[in-house]
Amino acid sequence: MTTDQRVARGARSRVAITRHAVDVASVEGLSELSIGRLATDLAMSKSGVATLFRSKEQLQLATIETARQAFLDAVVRPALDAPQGSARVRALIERWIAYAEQPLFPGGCFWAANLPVFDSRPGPVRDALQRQRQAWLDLLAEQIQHAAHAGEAIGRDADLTAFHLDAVLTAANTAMRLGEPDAADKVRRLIDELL
Amino acid sequence: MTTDQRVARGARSRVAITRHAVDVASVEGLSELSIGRLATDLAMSKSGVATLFRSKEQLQLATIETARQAFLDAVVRPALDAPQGSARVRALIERWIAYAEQPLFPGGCFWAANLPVFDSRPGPVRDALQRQRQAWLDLLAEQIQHAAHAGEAIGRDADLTAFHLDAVLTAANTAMRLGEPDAADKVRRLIDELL
DNA sequence: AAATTAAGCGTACGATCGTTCGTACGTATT
DNA sequence: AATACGTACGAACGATCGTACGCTTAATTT
Repeated sequence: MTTDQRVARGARSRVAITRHAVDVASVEGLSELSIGRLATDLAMSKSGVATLFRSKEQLQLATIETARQAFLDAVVRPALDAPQGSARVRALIERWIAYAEQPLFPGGCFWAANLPVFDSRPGPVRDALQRQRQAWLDLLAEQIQHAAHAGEAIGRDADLTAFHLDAVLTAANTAMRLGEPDAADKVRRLIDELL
Repeated sequence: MTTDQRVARGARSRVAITRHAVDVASVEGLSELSIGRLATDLAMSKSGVATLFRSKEQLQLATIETARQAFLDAVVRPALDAPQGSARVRALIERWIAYAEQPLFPGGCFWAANLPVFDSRPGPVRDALQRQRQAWLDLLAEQIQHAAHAGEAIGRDADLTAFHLDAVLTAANTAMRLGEPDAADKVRRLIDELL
């Protein structure tokens, strides 16, 4: 642990920048993020922002990491209070629906907004987004597996069920983005069927 | 119907441009489409391309229309050979999976790639993409309704089932894009469960 | 035959992009 | 006290963006 006040100040600036960058990227996308735009929004100099991240790609990766932490805080961590197995699966899903319904990010789900943009574009950004997706699917599958072990059968194949749940949640996010009023209804009914 | 050779030539050029634009947009997105890039790729002048579409937004809308036609030709029209009801639902889905598996567009599903980018961005482009999504969902729901009418029960609520199917298909497209080898397997197993 | 229309090109415009300099100022290290 | 390091800035770089204007060429209309 370093206590260097210079790097501490830099770290604070990086946090402020990526926090705002997450909001921008959830609406306009990671690839449309611009250093100049962030600098203007935060009343900083363009070169100041550029120096702190060395390159746009590093800024994108830092933004992804900030979004990941916010997602963990809002969706995953609270659900860890629920006991393993089907209860935790339900808690995770409820949290996820709330995360999309009262959007944590102004553009809705950060991953739903950005993964489709990069899924055909190899590189570190795509890799980071894919890792996050896989971690989420693994988390779901792990808890489904626990449920199966405890006799609370909610799906024969844990991976497949996780994929299934994620598909429905992601589609619900899109529907909400498009202003379909019954999107929350639909996802809840489908999830109830699935579990 | 006009037979003016000048406008016919323009129409041909527009077709050539939007055909390429669809490919580019399926990989890099509609918002990253650039007039200069298309002109270079097609050995035309930038101003020539610009003149034919008057504005970038018009180019985007024309690109969407071209993608829509290609989608109809590849997915919808062939499935109309199947009798109405569950058979046509299955045909539509099979065609859709093929459309994603041996991609009609190099970036995979055009809609899956572009809708998330515009779903938080009001405007004509978002509206056009949303219309296409709704038409696809309506098409599915209509056939599911027919199936229900004929006693081939595949879902109590046609709209909800259409939403459900589309969610799984879209997720499969993303998984394929990310190179997950068992994505086609997964979607087929899930669809079989659902129908 | 003259005027109009559309495609298409060349050029230029202002704006924004990511990146790279040199510099200034404060902190940490030696 | 001298040196090195990190933040932050202003300025400038070449590139690309969308758009607009003027022009030529060819087809159509009057």
